[in-house]
Formats: sequence, C-alpha cells, structure tokens
Amino acid sequence: MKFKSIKGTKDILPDESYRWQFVEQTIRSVMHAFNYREIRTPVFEETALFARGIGELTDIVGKEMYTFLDRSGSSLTLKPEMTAAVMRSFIQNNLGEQQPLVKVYYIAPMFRQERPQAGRLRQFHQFGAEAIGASHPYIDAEIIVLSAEIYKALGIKNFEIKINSVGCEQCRPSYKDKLTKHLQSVYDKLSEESRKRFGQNPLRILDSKDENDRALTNDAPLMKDHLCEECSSHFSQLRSILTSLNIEYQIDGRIVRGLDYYTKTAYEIVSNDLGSQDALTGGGRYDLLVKELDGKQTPSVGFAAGIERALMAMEKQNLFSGEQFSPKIFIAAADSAGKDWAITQAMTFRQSGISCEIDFLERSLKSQMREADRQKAEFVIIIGENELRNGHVSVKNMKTGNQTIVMIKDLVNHFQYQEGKDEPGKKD
RNA sequence: GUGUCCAUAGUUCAGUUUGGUUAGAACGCCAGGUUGUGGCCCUGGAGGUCGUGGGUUCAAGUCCCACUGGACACCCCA
Repeated sequence: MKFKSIKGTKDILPDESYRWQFVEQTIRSVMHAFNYREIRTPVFEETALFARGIGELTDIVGKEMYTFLDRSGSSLTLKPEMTAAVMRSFIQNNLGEQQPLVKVYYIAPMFRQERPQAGRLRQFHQFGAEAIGASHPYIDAEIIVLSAEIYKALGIKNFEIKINSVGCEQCRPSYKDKLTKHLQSVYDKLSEESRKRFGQNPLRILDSKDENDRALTNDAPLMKDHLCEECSSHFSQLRSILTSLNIEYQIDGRIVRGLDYYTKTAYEIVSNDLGSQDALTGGGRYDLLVKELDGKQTPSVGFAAGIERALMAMEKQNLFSGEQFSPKIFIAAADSAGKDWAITQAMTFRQSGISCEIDFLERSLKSQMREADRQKAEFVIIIGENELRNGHVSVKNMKTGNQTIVMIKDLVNHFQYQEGKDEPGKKD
C-alpha cells in the first residue's frame, strides 16, 4: 500500500456517509428554526488572524496549528477553529452595518496537529453558531439552548450542560491575584503540569484532572464568586432565563475555556459516552474579540461542537441501525436484447426521478438477482427477448417475493404510482 | 511533545509463549447447485511481499533493534 491518509485524518466511506448527512441535515434544520444563516469561509487564513484572535499563549496557537508558507512567502494556517475566521469575515464584509444583530452558523472541517486519540483527530469537523451584536443574556441563553436542541434532535440522551462566568477585563485581574496568592500556598504540592501552568495561566490549574490538584484547590477562590457587578448580574440573569426555559444545567466554577477571547459566559456540554475527550460542545461570550481584530467593539456569543464526537455519542447510544441508500429498481437482463433495453429504460427511470441500477459486469441472471438483493433494491425488473416480444416485463417485489406483469409502456407510471402508494403522506 | 499497548487475507482474528514441512478460520467476494429469478443451505474458487528496513540463526510470522502507522491515556480541547 503506497499512499495512506495523513496521520489523524479519516475517510468517510460510503457505508457511513449517510450518518454524516443525517447529522448535517438535523443541524441545519435546528439552526434554521432558530433563524441562523450559514456562513462559509476559506479553509485557510493569514496566520496572524489566529495568533491575534485566539491568543499567542494558547496551546492551539503555540503548538497545534498547521502553518505553512505559500509560494509568495505569506504565512498561512489551516483554520484550527472557526470563530476568528467568522469575525474576520464579519469585519471585512461590514456585516454589522447591514443589521445590528448577525446570527450565523457553520459546518466545516478544522485542523489541529495534536496526537490523535479517541474523539480527537487532526482534521475534524465542527458545527457552531455565532450571534454577533447583542450583549443581553437572552442571547447567551439562546446559544446554549440552540446547541442543546441540536443534541436532542439527534436523539442524544445523556449530556450535561455546565455553565460558568469567566468575568471581564474589570474583574478578572483582581481575581487572578487572589487565585495566585492562594495557589502559592500549595505550589510545592501541585503536580508538575500544574506548576508549569502557574506561570502561564493559573486559571487552568482549576481545570486539572489530577486528583491531588483538585483536592489542593478545593477551597480555592472561584471567578464566579468574584465577579464585578455587571458580570454578576449578567450571570444571574442568564441562570434565571435558562431556568424559565426549563433547561437543566449545572454551575461549574472550574470551567475555564482554553481560548483567550472569552468573557462572562463560558459553558460546556459534556457526555460520559465519549471517553477521555468528553466535551461535545464548548462556547461562551467574547465581547472583546471583534475589537481585538481591529473591528468596532461588538458583543458576541457562540459555540463550537464536534461532529465526530456527536457521532460517537450516537453510536454509543445505538441511534443507528443498518440504514443505507438503496435503489428503487434493479433491472436484471436475461440476454443481450434485454441488456440493450435495460440501459435505455434505466435512463428513462432516472430522468423521472426513480432510482434505478443495471448490471454492468455481464453477469448471469442469478448473479444479477444476488446483486439486486445485496443492494436492497425494492423491485427487480426481469427482461429478456420474450418480454420484449410481448411488450411487458416481470416486476418482482424483493421484500415479498411477489412477481407481477407490467406493460412496458406503463412502467414509469407504475412506479411513480407505487411511490405515492407505498409511502402515503411522506414527502421530502 | 510524553507514556502504555498493538501491527498476519477485503474485514474480524487464530498461529508468536517452547524459532523448523505447502500460514489457517469465520464473515465478505467470485462461480456453480441442469432449462431465464435474490435471501437460507450445499460445493468449488480467488485472495496474504505475515507494516517497512536491518540484525541473530543452518532456519524467523515467531527472537532483537530501528522506523512507520494505529489504539488508548497524559497534555489540550470539539
């Protein structure tokens, strides 16, 4: 085997693509119900966009980006996340000047050069939404509910919504001091990893999975208890809106989003069906990002969710059975006269919107029947010289095994009628 | 970037511990089972440089080393 897909990338093969189609269709329909419109941006951007937007010190920018120089020497990067790209587009195209609140969604591939593991790939796919232009917690709530509704629509059961507030430029610095002081007292006992974080981003120590670290930080001060008045009121309003919407959530003061741009609301949706990478969704508010990217300060909220992780949860919960695409009709030809007829008739069916397959491998009638069965064709038309002479064909219903005679000239009508008769009320 | 485990037909795996005749199974695939008909069943068939490259040995799928790839965990996150 000479060529292989790149480490951490995967093919989506014909046997599984219907699952992706189902997930994507469901996402679109819920997004549309909430009146979000799709935005598509290029797969790559100027490297500096991500460096500035996501934060120079984040892991994503520091060590995970697929960055390369193009032939003119420009540094480009395959997008590791979507928010910075959406904001760039928002600013570049003056979307905020056309309407005060812009609500967009996306479904797109992302790229991060990390070590692959369960639920983590180098090319992965996210869906997400951004609501740009509103600061009221109503819109934070809408974003949270929107993401949760998508999981419900997909049939995913066991997920939890965890919310927190990470404060703002006003309250975060003084909280950080308090936290740092507290952590200094236990610094010697912290894990090596956490000690490394102490210098860079002490907030993340709260997020540590190390049991000892968690115990040591049990009584550490949490951001949510040290919010300024504005942030505190925003957070409590959000909670009561969610409650009034009957959304179950937990407050988790240890949620710290890894990207620099978050302010106020931060939330995660997690599932215990995923293994170690248990986050289905991460999101929150980022009121400073547009300005950071040289736009006019614009409050924004959004979320990003992993499609592969949603699929994992669905598989774990057995939400898929053997669905596959199958043709309505397979034409099995007994002889060469039949084959000549088959290719013409197949085109007629197809042009009438009836899916149809024929044999291309010069196989025996028996083999053609086996093929029709394997493909789960609903009906098989059997055709040969006899039928051509008499102007009718045998039509076999592969589910019941019943076989009937249909005049050749009536065939298209016959199956169009079948379509309506078999699936009353069903349309699409 | 670190760690643990793994790598044999299209797929899932035996065989590796105690190196030794033509490397097996199941499923899948192909063809047949009398005259033009699927699924079940029966018969036959095709298909493997045993991840790659070195080494030890009279002899390596089996032992040793390196590399590549995979799985999972750390880290981080979707």
